Amino acid sequence: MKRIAIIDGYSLIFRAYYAMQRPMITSEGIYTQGIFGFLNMLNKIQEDFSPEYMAVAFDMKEPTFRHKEYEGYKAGRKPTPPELLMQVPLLKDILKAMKISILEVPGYEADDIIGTVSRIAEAQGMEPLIFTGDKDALQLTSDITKVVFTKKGVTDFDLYDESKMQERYGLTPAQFIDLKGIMGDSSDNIPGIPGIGEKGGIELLTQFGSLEEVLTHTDEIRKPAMRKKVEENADLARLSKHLATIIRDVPIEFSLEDLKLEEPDYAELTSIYKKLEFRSFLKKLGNKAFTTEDKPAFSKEDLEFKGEKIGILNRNELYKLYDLKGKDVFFRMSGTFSHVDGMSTEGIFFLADNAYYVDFRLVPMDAFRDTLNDIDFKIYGHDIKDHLYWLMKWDIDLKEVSFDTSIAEYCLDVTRKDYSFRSVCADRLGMDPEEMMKSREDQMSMFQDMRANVDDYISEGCLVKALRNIQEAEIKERNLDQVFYGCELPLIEVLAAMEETGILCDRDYLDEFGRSLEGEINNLEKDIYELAGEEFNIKSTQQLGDILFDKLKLPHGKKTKKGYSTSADVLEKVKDDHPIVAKVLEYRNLTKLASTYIEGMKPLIAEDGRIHCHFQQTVTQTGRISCTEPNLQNIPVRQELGRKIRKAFHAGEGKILVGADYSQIELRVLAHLSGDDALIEAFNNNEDIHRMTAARVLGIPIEEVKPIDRSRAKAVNFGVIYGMSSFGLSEEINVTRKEAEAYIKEYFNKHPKVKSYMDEQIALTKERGYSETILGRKRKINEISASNFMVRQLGERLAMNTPIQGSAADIIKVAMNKVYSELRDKHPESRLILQVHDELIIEADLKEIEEIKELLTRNMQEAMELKVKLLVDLNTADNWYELK
DNA sequence: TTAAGCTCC
DNA sequence: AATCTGGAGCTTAAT
Repeated sequence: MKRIAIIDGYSLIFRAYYAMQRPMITSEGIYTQGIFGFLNMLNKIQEDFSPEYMAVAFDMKEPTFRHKEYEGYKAGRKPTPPELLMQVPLLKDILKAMKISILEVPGYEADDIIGTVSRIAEAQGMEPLIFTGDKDALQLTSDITKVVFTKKGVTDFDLYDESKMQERYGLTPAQFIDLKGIMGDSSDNIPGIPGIGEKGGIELLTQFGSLEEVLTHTDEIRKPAMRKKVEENADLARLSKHLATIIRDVPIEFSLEDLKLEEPDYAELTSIYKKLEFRSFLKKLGNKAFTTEDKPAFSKEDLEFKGEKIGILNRNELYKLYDLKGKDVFFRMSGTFSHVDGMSTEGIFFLADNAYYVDFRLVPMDAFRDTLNDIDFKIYGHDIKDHLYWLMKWDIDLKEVSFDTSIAEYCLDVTRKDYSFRSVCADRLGMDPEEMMKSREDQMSMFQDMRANVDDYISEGCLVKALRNIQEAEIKERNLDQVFYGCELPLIEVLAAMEETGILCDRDYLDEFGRSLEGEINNLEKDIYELAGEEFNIKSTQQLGDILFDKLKLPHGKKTKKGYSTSADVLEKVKDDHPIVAKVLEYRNLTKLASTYIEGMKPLIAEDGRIHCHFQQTVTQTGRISCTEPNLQNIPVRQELGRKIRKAFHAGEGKILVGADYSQIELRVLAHLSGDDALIEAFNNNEDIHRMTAARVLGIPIEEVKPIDRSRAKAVNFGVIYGMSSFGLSEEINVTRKEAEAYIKEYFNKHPKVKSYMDEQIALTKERGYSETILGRKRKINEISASNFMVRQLGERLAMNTPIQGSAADIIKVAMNKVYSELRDKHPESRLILQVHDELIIEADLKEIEEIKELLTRNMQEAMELKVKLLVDLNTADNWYELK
């Protein structure tokens, strides 16, 4: 039976408002606690009852018909606080964005609307669930229609149907109206019969069945006092019953199908949530907005573990692990991990047919290693890279990774903000793993053995297995096999190994470099104070803006939200107007180096003298890898001084750095994807692509291309990749907007297939809702169908850029997999250590240098077969600075 | 926590 | 009529 949730809007927001402990208010001063609580209730309703249909009823402001009939009605209610009332229009906006119908009928109470809708829904074979805090609604129950009350707090429910009412009050729903007519209701200002309360009312109704029967047989009322009260107030009782009766035939026009729940307008919801500062809801949205595909059926029985729990307590029992042989095993390490400080290990959990836990307080590492190395099995888990990292650190042979639910989720939806186990479970399974574990906490005494932990890990393993089942099906269905199994899954081990190897970093060099900057920074600081005529915090953009543009009256460019922009491009323009500007730029330059690249780097050098950064595989929207703690993908290179940072990164004893970077990979990808003849020819003839572009666009022989022409053409080539406008290009290459426009037009004239490719990408993305790379990696682009012009234009740029940047990312990832396997198999002393988007760096054994150079070049160039050759530039050096 | 600024590809 | 180059991470100031 289809469920319809019918909600009393005011009643719930009222309850929500008072259930919240503390007032909630945004930085703009908007009160939100009622809305917040309401949304929590709404979530809970969806979770607990999963209704297919939903409507929220509100009363309108005008007095109801009943007000006219009985003036005192409602007068007895406490006035609603204005800060709650103000929240109602906002709540309605949210409901609209959620595509939940709002029902309002002038002159009728929400109760009446609810009564009407529930009557119609029940007549049409639905199961109405009425959510309210108002006990009056009990009269609407039947054996089908249920009334659900909110209990203490906002997320507990109390469900009534006809039989539960009978049980609780001994009354039928109809009698409930009569009871209210007799006993009255002060909060609704229904008078009732003075002197008779709930007990007396129930007594009367049990005897006579209905109010009407009571009134026609008053002589049969046994207690004289009660008889007197009833006889004297018969009319009042009739009126009271009338007032208490919910109208079930409100003139309201709607079709039940209109109440069916649809996909919300996520863009709108997001903007409202942002305004209301609902971070948690925003987070939830991030997850849900992009998984519109139907979720495969999932039964909670799948989570039941039927094997044997085996906690391994001592080394003599390690043999039991041989049961894992040949199996696909859920794998989970526990402990705290740090790439800098090492780790404190607790143990490792395995789940196949049975569950095993090895506790390192009881089992020596050597024994464990010997055993594990002797057993062949595959492993899977959620976010397994760190586990591989530590296995490598302990010299344990790696197992093949058969699945990773974190990486799988990334392939299925790169737009997610959060790939944590908890978040993915919530989204895919509708379960909170932490809740599952918490529920056991009660039964667990404080210092129990690790059996309790084992139970937690079993739950986790079952959840991961359930996730995997769902994801496997979807990966297949959406043609993501190549990108997941072919590219990302093997890459996990590659990245773990790169992290584990790390790169040597010379702390003394950084110290020395830092000291050399210190003096200069102090001098600049003094000079700037002097030129400004006062001391201030140069690092504060606000203070700096005031000094430069108010005090020194320099011409200011664009503004930011809070004052003037002091960005480098603005300062660059006024550099000649005042000597302070150049000093500020230089000050920024030096302090950036000192804080980010020197001071920031030093604490991340581990005990082995190496930096073990983290390569993140589930961050970027395009498929690129990201790098943190530290980010070694943005070490300075353009400016000579900054570039010197790279001298700190060097090869070890007997080793040498071998680096290779793809030449123009994104433009080559564009040539391949668009099939543009001029581009393809240029690349296959090893021409200078920017010179060629200049020659073609300007219509001059290639020999006549001047450096300025080339550099402009270069900007155009990049502009094409990014979807740059004539405005942006004119800014970039310092020409008028008209000239830039002409340049772009001519570029597309000379490269018609690039133009048609871009148009096609926009159309295709609009049609499918996502953009795709060579390997079939998909990125959902909702912006492309946004109603906001600016957002939609962004969507179009994303549609053009994503296949290019993403395919380039695909290519280098494939290359990394190949390079890694070949190194591992043939040259274990040489290790891949860094990836910088189009560049790979190996720390190679000096003795193998020639083989490594060949291997690296070959695997990168042959990573994929495109319509154009892939070329790499190769270099070797002792340190990163010289690797150019 | 966010915005502004800088670094990289 | 608008708008104005894609993808990241880290540090600082300011709230």
